Amino acid sequence: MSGAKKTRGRQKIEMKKMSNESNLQVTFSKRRSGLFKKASELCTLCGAYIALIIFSPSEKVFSFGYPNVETVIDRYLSLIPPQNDGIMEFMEDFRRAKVRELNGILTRMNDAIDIDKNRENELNQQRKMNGGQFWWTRPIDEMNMVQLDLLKKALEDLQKLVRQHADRVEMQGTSTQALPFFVGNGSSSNMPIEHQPNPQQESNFSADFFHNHMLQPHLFGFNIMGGQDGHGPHGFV
Amino acid sequence: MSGAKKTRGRQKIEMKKMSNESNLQVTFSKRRSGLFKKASELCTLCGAYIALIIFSPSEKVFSFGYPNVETVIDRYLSLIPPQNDGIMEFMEDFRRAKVRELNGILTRMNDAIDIDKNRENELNQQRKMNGGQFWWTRPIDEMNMVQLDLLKKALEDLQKLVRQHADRVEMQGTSTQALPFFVGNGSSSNMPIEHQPNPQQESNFSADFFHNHMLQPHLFGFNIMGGQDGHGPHGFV
DNA sequence: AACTATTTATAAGA
DNA sequence: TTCTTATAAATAGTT
Repeated sequence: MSGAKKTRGRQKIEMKKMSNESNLQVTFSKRRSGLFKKASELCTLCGAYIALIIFSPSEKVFSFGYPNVETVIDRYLSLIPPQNDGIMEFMEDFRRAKVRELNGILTRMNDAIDIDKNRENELNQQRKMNGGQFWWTRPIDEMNMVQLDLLKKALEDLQKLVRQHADRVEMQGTSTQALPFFVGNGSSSNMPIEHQPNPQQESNFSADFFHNHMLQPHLFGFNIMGGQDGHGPHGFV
Repeated sequence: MSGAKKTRGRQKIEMKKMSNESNLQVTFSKRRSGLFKKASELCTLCGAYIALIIFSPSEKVFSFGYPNVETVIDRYLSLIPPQNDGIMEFMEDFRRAKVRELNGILTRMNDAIDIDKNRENELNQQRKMNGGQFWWTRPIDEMNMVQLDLLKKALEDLQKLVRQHADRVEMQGTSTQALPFFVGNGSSSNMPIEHQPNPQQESNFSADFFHNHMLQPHLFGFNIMGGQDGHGPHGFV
């Protein structure tokens, strides 16, 4: 046997941004896979909830989530106090200022509708002005019940909306970008893919890409989510 | 030298949820650290943008982000089409159904207010019913101008709100939970911590917990974020 | 939290 | 990309 080694094997590398672009690309791929696998294993082994999102330097997004990315993100965002970006600020101001006001309006509207429905046209006198336009400016008891319920429903929905915002709201700008997928070599998988929003996807990434133990049915149902605590951020600036 | 080995060394473990609770706890800690380190290295080596959020089975949150968790999350959320979870469904339905309706209502309301303001009480006849309650059910031209502007303003705000939702909205449930931090052994670091929202934090997690190469200033400024593409989701059932 | 003996991940090379 | 190989790293079981 020759003592000449075929390769030098794995070499230690300096922990700084790789200069060689093609090396960087393959390292990214390998390490990304490794990271997803590790994340996946942590979920399986410990039942941890994880969201992992990676943007490659070359315009691609990869994500992993258990039970799914959005759930974990939502939970995470619910823990951190609202960041006062412009939108949140608007939402908060709006909520604080309007919830009570809207409650009052809706209450009065409901009362009026009830009264109106009971008394029918008891108060229906000479109010036929406006010739049909601006119908909603006429007294409630003169309004078409359909219109009335429409308006009522609209305000109820709005109120519900606003009340829900009392909990927490996040808004982001529009995006027209596509959302392709991670290319896994995972083959047969009967488990649902987290999301496949649009056709531009390159391919799906099935869970057993990592280890088919994930197929264990009891493991991946939804449980109550974990809790609060430690948190390791890195500005890196 | 005795041939008796001190330990059996690392043993292969079955990839399923660990039954032994204390083993699980230490495995979680070790693997969590490893995962953060790997994530961190991927950022450093490849300039990838990453968000990693982990909820331990024991009520703790740990996160890692480069440039920071929120930025990556925002970018991720901006890519994915609205998921029809209950809330998004409601928001979408609401938006689709109500935007036009509200536009109509507000338009008519504005018209009515203008008419009302111009003609004063020209149409003000025997409409003094309702004795002050349900004021808003009376015709616009009879409404108190203050009330009128209030109602108008409310609807305008609501309309604005709804229109903004046309872009994108995320809502989460309330949470009163604290947000402690990951305990890193990172010592000296001049880099900003991602966020330290509240005082309940246990300790900070500095980036050089992993490798101090991260301190390289040129590496961790903000750049334009990567792009769109591949995406590896895992429903895991 | 430390310590090995192993298993795993991966840098290079093909 | 994907495969191979030699080596670096991570970590399960123990102390």
